[in-house]
Amino acid sequence: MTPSHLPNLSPSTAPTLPANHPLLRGLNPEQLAAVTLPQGHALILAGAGSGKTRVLTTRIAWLLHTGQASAGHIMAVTFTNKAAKEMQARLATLVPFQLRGMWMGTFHGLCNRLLRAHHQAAGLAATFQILDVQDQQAAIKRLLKQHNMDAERFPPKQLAWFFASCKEDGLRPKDVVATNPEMQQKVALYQLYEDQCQREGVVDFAELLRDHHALRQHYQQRFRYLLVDEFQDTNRLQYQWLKLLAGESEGGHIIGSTSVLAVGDDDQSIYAFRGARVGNMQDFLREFKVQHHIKLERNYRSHGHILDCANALIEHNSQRLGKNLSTDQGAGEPVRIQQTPTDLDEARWLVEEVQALTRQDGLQRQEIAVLYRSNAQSRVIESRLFNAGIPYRVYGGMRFFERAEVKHALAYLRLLENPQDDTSYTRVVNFPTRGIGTRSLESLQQQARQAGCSLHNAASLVSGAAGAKLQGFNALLDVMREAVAGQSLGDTIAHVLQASGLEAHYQTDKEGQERLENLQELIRAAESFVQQEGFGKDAIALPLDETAAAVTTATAANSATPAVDLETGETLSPLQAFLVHAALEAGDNQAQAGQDAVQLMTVHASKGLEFDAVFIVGLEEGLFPHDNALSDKDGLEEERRLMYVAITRARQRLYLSHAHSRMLHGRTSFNLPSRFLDELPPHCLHHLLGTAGFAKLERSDYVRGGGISAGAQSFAHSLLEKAVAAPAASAAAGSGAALRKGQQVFHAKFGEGQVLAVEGQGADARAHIHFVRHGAKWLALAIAKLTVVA
DNA sequence: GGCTCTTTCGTTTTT
DNA sequence: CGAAAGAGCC
Repeated sequence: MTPSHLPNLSPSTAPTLPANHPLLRGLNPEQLAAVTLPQGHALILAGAGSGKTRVLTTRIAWLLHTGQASAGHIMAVTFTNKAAKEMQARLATLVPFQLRGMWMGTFHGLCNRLLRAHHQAAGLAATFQILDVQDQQAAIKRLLKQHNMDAERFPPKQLAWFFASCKEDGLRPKDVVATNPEMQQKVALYQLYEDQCQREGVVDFAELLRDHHALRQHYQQRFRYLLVDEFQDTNRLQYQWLKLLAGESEGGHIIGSTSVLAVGDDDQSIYAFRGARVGNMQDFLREFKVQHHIKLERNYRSHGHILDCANALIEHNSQRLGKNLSTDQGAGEPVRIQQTPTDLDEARWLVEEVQALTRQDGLQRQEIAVLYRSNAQSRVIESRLFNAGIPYRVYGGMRFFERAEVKHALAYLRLLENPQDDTSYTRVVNFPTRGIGTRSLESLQQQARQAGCSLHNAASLVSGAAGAKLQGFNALLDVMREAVAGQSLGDTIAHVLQASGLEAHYQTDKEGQERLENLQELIRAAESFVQQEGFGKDAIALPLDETAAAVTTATAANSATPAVDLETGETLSPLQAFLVHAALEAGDNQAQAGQDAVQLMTVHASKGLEFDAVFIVGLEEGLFPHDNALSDKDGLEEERRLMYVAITRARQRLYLSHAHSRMLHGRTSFNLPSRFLDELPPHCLHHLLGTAGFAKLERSDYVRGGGISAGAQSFAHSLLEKAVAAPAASAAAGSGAALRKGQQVFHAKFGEGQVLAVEGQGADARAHIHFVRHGAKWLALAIAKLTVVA
């Protein structure tokens, strides 16, 4: 059982630490069990806020502390660079040893490392570059054009998806069985695409993960402990990749000596739409004959009412491994529910509540999050926040390395490394413009296709003025390459920006200022990348273990090039390494935005984060759950998990809101409150406005499946109008009792405000009103002249 | 080659 | 409604 090459560990040495060892202190029994698991495969079902990252990092530290493993035996896989960095940072606080031999990173990052080291075995160019989604799309478009295929009939997006799913199933073009003519054409395109990638020395994301036979033999025994975070988000290919690393599969079972620790939460699986397969968890249990199955259900994040809501909601899902979160923090405040006539009112209310939270409850703005189902919802909220002068930060959108100007710069850099990269070539051959128009490019592509070579090499085949210009561009690249030889990466980029004309182009561009700043930021990013990676000074080659050393000898035989140092990618130049970095790490979408800002993001983007106060807005049928998910049960259950994720982001306060009408796709739509609201336990909830502030639409007012009928629409309109008018009328009659909490009022001196509370009767009646400009004030209703606005 | 008008489309997204 | 991409015009 004990593998022979386990270092210096006799079976009699029980791998333990005293229970009061600092490393283990403060762990609850389940966490402790997970951290100190013996060898063998394990599944940790880790609920939201249950200390998952702590368990993972402590587990690694424990393995090292007890001498069961050295850093080189451990691989830890995450989904995002952010998660990998966080784990690395936390581990560094737990372990005094050098961790350089440990493999910790994203699936793609680790695959990249493997493929760099064994590019020959994998049949890849030595300095292959990675295509991002944009590049891939562009490459496919180019391919279609080159072969006179109709882009209408074969949408590049769909083709990309087709190629990826083939790769996911381990199918090369020759393996795909085409039963109809259309399929035959798609397969032919798949082959052409592969040829094109091969010729250009590029690799797409799916290719990065492909089952490369060469790796199978060499790597399955190197890693003795394999830890996987967010296991519920793995797709088929990633799961296969894990199986490959874990060891031989015999009779459907994994028999290697590697121990796989998978940590995940099926209730937080929200990425089915991009290929994630929760079923991998069940498959893992079966195929790996998992002996250890631990649930972490103690939640250290949220107050009781919030957790009760989360638990009750997710109970409505049928396909679950089963889990119930609990806390000893007490029930806390009720979950507040707000309904408003329109999306605009929702935003207005939200802004006032945010102001109250920061001014009265002393919450920090960055501890307040606004979560929505779709990005389009942020617009209204942003504009209200902006008008109120509240700083906010929107997550999502364009990322740094995706920006056009940055991609242009990178394209030049890639061409310095590899002129055969047609994607990059096409991107910048005429940017900034050099008089190389569509016609010139078409004839270049024609020549390249006939000669079966790259665009770069076909330039000399094009005749006339066009050919001269193309060769001029090639010469420009050559001159740049020569000029930057021996220069630092930062200087290289600076030179390229200047020599390519990019800098001059953006200097004259009217909106070029921001772009110029991004290009400067690119230089800075490159410089700090070089420093962090420690090229030159810190790149000590690591002793590879026997297995890896064997691989090295095998693949690098008869080659003058030394093996790639797996830890630093040593044979890559700083520029090459930076280009890989740019491809694998999209970068933050917003450079250091103000810290003191309300956080706006989609529910998806909020996964893994937590906040003191959370607003989940737009809880309406058709929006959340989204229309497109309503048709099938799986879709609806994923929406529910999404809601579950959203709820469990909140520590102390949770607000749920829905609007009766909302501007969507340029027209007003009327929506029922989300069914998810009905699935929450009433005793945890507090309805802020009740039904008094405005009319409530009944479910019967709506037509199922098709939104709202015309008749019901006008009915809804009249209800809403009445609702807005009614309270104002009663207030005008001078009755203070008509004031209700949550109402919008207007005061001649203080302006707009919202009623926070009403106290007393008759002449003694007072109201606590929060004014937008003057803050909260107590006013005697007999004296103050207030008008109810809504 | 670049600008403007028109059309189309509209969940969620990391690498 | 508003962004983005494509078509068409100068």
